[in-house]
Amino acid sequence: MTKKTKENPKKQQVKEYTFFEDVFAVVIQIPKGRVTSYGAIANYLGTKMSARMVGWAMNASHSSLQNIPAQRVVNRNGMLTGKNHFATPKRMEELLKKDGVVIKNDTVVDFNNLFWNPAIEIGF
DNA sequence: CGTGTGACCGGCG
DNA sequence: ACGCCGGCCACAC
Repeated sequence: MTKKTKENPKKQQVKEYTFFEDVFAVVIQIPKGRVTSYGAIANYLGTKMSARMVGWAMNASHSSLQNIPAQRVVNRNGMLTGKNHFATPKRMEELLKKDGVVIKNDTVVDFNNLFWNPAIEIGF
């Protein structure tokens, strides 16, 4: 991944915003059966306050040529808030179940234990 | 070019 | 415990 996102004080002509690629790169690396949160990714990218941008980036994930496991990204409560943005609302839950993640009432069971922190796992 | 909005988060009453 | 509000950044209108 590119790691060039944190320094951008004056929105220079850095148009090739690597934000998407960075987010995608992180999401892709989420191990099967694990989940993470928007905030964690944002934090890893250095913009922890801008967790919204991560969500926005995910919204564009369908445009990516790669297969982005967006289902493994949930909010801080472990709730599948973005399910409505999938092909069908059930798709996200289904994919997660296929990963071995148990979903109950649109929320990841044992989310705390399945949580995958990129800042730690990748940064190691 | 101003305003509104979002798959969020943290703080405060 | 619950709900509201501000902040953040990029994009659509």
